[in-house]
Amino acid sequence: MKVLCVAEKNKISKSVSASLSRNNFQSRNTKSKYVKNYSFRFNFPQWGDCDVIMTAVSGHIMQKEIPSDYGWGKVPNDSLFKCPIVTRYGDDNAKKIAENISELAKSSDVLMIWTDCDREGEYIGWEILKAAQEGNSSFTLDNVYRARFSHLESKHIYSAACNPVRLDKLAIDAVDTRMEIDLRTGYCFTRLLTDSFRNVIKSDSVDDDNNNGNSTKNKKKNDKMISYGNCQFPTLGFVVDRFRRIKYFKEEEFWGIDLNLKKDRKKFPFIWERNRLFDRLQTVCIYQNCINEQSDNVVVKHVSTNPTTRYAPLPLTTVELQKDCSRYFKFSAKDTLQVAENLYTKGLISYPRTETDSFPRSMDFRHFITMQTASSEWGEYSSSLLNETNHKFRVPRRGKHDDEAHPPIHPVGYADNLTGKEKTIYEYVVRRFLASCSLDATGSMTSIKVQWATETFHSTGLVVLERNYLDIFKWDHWDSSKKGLPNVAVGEHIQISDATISSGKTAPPQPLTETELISLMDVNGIGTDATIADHIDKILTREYIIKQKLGSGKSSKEVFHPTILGYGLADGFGKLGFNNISLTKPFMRKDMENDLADICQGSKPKGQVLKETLDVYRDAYTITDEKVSTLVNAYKTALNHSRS
DNA sequence: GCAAGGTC
Repeated sequence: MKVLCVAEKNKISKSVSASLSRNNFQSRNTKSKYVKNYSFRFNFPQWGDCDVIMTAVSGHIMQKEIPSDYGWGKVPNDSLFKCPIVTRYGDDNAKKIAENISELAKSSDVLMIWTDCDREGEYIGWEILKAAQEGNSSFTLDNVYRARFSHLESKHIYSAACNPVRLDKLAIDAVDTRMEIDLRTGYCFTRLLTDSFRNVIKSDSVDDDNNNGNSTKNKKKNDKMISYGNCQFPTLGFVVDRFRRIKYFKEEEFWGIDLNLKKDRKKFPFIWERNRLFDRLQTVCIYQNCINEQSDNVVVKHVSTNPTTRYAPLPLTTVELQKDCSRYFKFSAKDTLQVAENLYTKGLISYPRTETDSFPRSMDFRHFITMQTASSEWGEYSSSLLNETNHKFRVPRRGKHDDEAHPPIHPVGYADNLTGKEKTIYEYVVRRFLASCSLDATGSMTSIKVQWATETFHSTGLVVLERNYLDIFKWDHWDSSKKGLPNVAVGEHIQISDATISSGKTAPPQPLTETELISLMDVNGIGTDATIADHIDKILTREYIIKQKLGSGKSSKEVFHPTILGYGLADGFGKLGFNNISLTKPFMRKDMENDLADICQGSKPKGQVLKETLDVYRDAYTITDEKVSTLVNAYKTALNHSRS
């Protein structure tokens, strides 16, 4: 029997080949530079000793497209809601990969799909089946095998090979639905917006004066692209929302009581339990009452000291990596992913696109920690984790997310010759990994409550007892309180040093940081770990948002503001009066995700979801088209406001 | 010229 195995990427096909063949496999180049064919023998329980060829694709092979008959300007925009959709090869390389599969399929008796165990992986499996059918029409959904695996440990891979299932047609339907909705709505709204803003906004990069816009060719070239995407717009919405909260923020004055106590010739500040009141008179009355009743001392009501813990970090996911690299190093999410990919291809870290925050049970932590003992910076710490007598090592905590395809990001090789961003991110991944293998930090928290007439005040103080992971994860700060607490007992009277009424004003929120934006997208299901950075980058290049440095020195950070165009678009879409929907909020995407889950469950057919969803977008399109002047005017208003 | 999702 001849068995053809196909993985989602070469890396996996090589690793699976090595596991199944016990490192006894031959490798051949293909026409695609990303893919190799590996051959070996394997004894499958259902077919006996087989000749196996294992190859891979490189992500999706095919791409959905609007047919050229429905090109820009050739048809009414809304015909894109019902026009046929064609699929073609993503690029030349994808075609070579598909041909490699068709060719191999000709002489194969069995086809086994080894794509990632997620929705997209199921769909890529379907694309692989289609390519195989070109060469061997006997392969169908009913006889193709699908290996289910969630990591690359040999035993697990062996078991996956021996217990294959079928491709999940429902998951394939779900992905197909998402693709169709994104394509139709994206193209349709993009054409409308770009055409509507044609004479209102000019691209910066062209010489407008020399071009009167008569030539279609020049028109295209000079147009500013105003793209719409089901992820782009909610992303823009997050930035605009924060901007609005700042813009319309009304500051309020508040009052409080500052109390300083005196003991052993030292002063200790205490915090009012009511924190602050927005009523000056009430604050003054309370203050006067305290002074009158008990003018020079307070009574200690409560003293407690409790152990407290600061948890070592969870195993690292893509989104966490991007958030921390933005926060600590000011790297954009896109740069971070790019650099992490370089480190991955150099064999230094594991696959950098993962949602999983718990390591496989069989993970050999010692192996990966041992590698790091060579470092002059963290080698000593790594050795101390390995030292059995001091019990510094612990199996990392387990998070609740599992993409069932990749383990958390961790170092898999050692290097000390890296420079620039690669050095920084590698060090981060290593320290984070070592930290997750370290004990939690411990401390003791003392809390004192005192009573001054009717009012209660408190103060807390932290003493860090064991730093543990903090020693290696240097970006996390948890320090003993500098001020300390007075040494007091319950019932004791303490002298008041001074008590004053303070006042302040509420402050507006800060503009959105990239860390916050990534979090918002992540929790709202806008994009995936692999695409969140792309969506942010896209609306930056479309000039819907800009990045700005806020503050100076060590505390400076980079934040996002909407541009006039971005604000105008979000504001304009808000004024169109859709029926209970918003294109700049994440809810439509969430609804669609729920529908896709229903398709996977079999509780809603693909056709129904497509129709219902596209109907909603089509209504929105019709309204946008009718009131497009409202949209343009919102932009003009924003422009005028910015000039005045 | 236009989306989002894979991967290099």
